[in-house]
Amino acid sequence: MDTSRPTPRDSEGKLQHILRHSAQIFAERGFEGASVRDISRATGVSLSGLYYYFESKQKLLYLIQSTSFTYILEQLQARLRLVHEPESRLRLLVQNHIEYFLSHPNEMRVLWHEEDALDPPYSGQVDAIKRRYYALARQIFDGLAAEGMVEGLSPRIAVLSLFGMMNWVYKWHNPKVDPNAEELTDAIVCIFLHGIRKPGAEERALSTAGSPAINSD
Amino acid sequence: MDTSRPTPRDSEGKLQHILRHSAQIFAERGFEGASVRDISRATGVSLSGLYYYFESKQKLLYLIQSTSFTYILEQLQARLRLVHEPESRLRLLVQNHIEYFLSHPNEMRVLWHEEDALDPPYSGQVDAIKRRYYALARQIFDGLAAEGMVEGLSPRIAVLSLFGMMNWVYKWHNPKVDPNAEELTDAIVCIFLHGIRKPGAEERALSTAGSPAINSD
DNA sequence: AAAGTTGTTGAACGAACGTTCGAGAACGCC
DNA sequence: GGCGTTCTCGAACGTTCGTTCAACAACTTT
Repeated sequence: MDTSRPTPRDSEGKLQHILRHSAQIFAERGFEGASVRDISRATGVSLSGLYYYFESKQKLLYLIQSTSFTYILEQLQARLRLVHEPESRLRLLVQNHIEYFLSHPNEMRVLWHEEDALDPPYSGQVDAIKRRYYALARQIFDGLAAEGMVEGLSPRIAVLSLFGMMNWVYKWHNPKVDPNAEELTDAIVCIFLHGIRKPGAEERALSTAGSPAINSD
Repeated sequence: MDTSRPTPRDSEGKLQHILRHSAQIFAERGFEGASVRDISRATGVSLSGLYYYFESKQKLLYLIQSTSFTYILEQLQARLRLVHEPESRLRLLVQNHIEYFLSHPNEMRVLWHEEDALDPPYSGQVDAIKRRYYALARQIFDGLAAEGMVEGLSPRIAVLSLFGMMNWVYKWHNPKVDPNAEELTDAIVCIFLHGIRKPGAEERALSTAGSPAINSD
């Protein structure tokens, strides 16, 4: 991880360098509050030199959001291919989300805090990824709900509340005092799973799961 | 000289008018993205005329955040004086929060989305209210946890997850399709209460070990 | 009617904004 | 060495920003 100096004649690497530092600036001052001159200062690239790598400030924000979100979604899809048990799939969703959150706090903050800062046509592209991600989460939830759920609880509200717990993390998480990704994942999964389950459905879900592996003390 | 002077024309009412419309503009375009000229247009007050009511754009944001937050906190404290049962107190916290959320969506969005946009000394003043509010929520939670709670769940994480569910609402709530305050309160309280409570004796069903990729055979 | 206070305004200030452009440096290839 | 391509930059463009200020209208008090 060479955050200090990009190797010369490495345009792609320098773009990543710019994207990383831009994410930090946007995370600190907000998209509108940060100027391209701030980014020039943070990256060491001259003001006009930056425009060789992105054609506008909007495009720069789009590049950060798009690459981050695409990575999260594709990584989750890859991991889900190996797991079919509903409860484990939900845990994977939360784990994948939180892990990226804690390893890329700047990008994650830009992704969720500046989600209205993009104008068309960029906004539509990011919204499309967002919808695919939400649909996947909803699908995971439906698989879980089939095992028995608290009655009268809207699936939409439940899933959005889960996103609320996960995405709010960027507002308060302090790596010096707060738990790591695994513990945080455990806590959120714990609250959500017990929260949505029909009381008494817990043991039934375990006994019908076929494999009592996770029940062994 | 204080009481002898009669009430001025309607300066106070006009300030409220400005605060309301400013909150809408800030909610739509963000604090940095909105200009004082936008607010002039929205309120019908001339650009320079606005500065009779607030001495800077920062102060304007402070007035919006401070009055909103103070109202929420004081209203909650008043309501809590009548209720002592832990579960009802938690419900009151959520209900009070969500009710203000849905009746003042613009102010609530400015309150949570622009919480880092204030510079000292204003930021410190709002942070102080925020800490009092969080401490009150924590106190309510502790009263609840005394009745039995899932083991190994950090109170801090639990309370912040509750705030996550509540505060994320401004990102997705659409009054045309989404439930009203009461239903929304029910859903969040339901998830959170079941989520943190010690269910029966089988709370260890949720494995605290990682690597969920291998337990689905 | 004069004086004082309260509210409102258009015009302008310097600073900062996103973006552009032409010149030129650094390189791979002949 | 020449030559096109890739990359970099200082200087400047026009626009918008937050804020100020002197002047003035509206209303209250003397």
